[in-house]
Amino acid sequence: MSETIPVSTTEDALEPPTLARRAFDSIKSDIIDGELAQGTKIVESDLALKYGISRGPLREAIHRLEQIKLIVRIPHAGSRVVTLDARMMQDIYEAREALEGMAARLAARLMPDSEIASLSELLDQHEAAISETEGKAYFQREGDIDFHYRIAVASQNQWILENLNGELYQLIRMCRRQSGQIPSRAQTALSQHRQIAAAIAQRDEELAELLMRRHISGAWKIVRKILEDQHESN
Amino acid sequence: MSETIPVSTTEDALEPPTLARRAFDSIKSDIIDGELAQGTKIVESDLALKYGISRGPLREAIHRLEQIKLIVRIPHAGSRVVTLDARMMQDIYEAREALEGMAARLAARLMPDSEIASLSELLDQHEAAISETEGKAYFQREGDIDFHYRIAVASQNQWILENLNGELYQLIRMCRRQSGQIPSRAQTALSQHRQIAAAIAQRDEELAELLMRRHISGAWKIVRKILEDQHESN
DNA sequence: TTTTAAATTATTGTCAACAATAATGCTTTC
DNA sequence: GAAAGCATTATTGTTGACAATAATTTAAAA
Repeated sequence: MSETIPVSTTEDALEPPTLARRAFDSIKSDIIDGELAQGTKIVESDLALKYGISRGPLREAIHRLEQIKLIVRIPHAGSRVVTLDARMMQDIYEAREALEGMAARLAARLMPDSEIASLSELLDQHEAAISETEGKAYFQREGDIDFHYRIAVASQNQWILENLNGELYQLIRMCRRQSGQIPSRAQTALSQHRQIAAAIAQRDEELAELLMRRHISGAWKIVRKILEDQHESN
Repeated sequence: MSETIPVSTTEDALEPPTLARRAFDSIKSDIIDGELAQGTKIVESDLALKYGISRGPLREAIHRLEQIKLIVRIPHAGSRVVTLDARMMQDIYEAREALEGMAARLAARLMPDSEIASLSELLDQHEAAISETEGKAYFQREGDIDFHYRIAVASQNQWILENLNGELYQLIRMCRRQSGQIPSRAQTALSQHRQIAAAIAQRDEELAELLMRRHISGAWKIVRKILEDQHESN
């Protein structure tokens, strides 16, 4: 069976649904899904019209998108949808390696036993999902983020959690979607996740951090290869 | 002599001096210096009046301050100047340890020889400044940030640089100013800086990261003690 | 032709008024 | 005297118009 896996992990859905907030969410999805293509010029009045609101709240939405780096403002040349190049993705994976490594260390120190058990169950679900052949690629990918999200929460470090969840994961999601990556690594990733969970269960901070960092730098090597291949074919 | 040390490191001063930008800078200083006390309620119309601008640009400034965590927005209760508690500072130092550790590693890999030489000169200046007795406490502290800033730049990682410089350092500055910390550690810090610079010069990534992490977690232990003592005396 | 300058247009920055909403204090009822 | 509901007030959210500025086009001169 496996029904549906408790996928994704949308952040603060509790905020009041102000116009600015809704515009922010909509535009964010549009960018991540590629409906607003990379490098597209952003014109406030056009977008305001498109979303049926005035420029005030739309402006606020744009500024927030700029903060999470989905939109880039070039001082005297207006703003554009971000263009994900290899350089930027490398920066992101390096930052992620540092922060998630630390998160894994803290999780090994602080995660309650009950949560560790629950984490293990999550991995069982992922295993079940993987054996149910392909087509589920999407869910497997989101499942991956679920795992990492739990570690970030367990770190009990608000700053790390917010930055991973609010910014880095978004950009990684966007990169995955738009480069149509096939999760051939699902099996490998799962077993690495298991190792990490085991290190946390043993309260081995050092090992948990080490394994997480390897896991992420390994992922970056794959992503880099895909990006390079794409670039050559142009 | 030592004249004045090339202190601080203000970021993107190149942005056009729009009203929102100026308000952002002013309020930021006011918060960091404590002129706007921690926990102060922020009322848009009041502040707009105070700075002689309308609510539009002021709103933008507030949102940006919220992003760098100098202002906290409690959904249905208005926004307030952040209150630095031990929990938050711990989060910041943990994140900083992870990111600056990574930055030191990357710097050891990527920093040009000429920059390494220049870094060494900077430390000479700091040494000279330290021997010129007290009163210079302020400059010594800012000098500390200069060193860390250079490492962040040398990492060639934009994300890490922006987050350290734009957010984490600001909060640390604020914490220092307002808790009136005495830089008794100047000598210790300097020699740790020297060790780190040496590791970078030898291109020893592993050691550079390790030393940087120790340096920062050591700093946190001191700061934590100060914060705890202050809390007890209330 | 190429370059420069002027004028036009497109776009962002700013404002003041209005609307909606949440917090506060008051009255009324039990 | 306490609690609940209502009205008032304070504050934020939203809007459309206006101002300032940067990009673009057009025309003139070399």
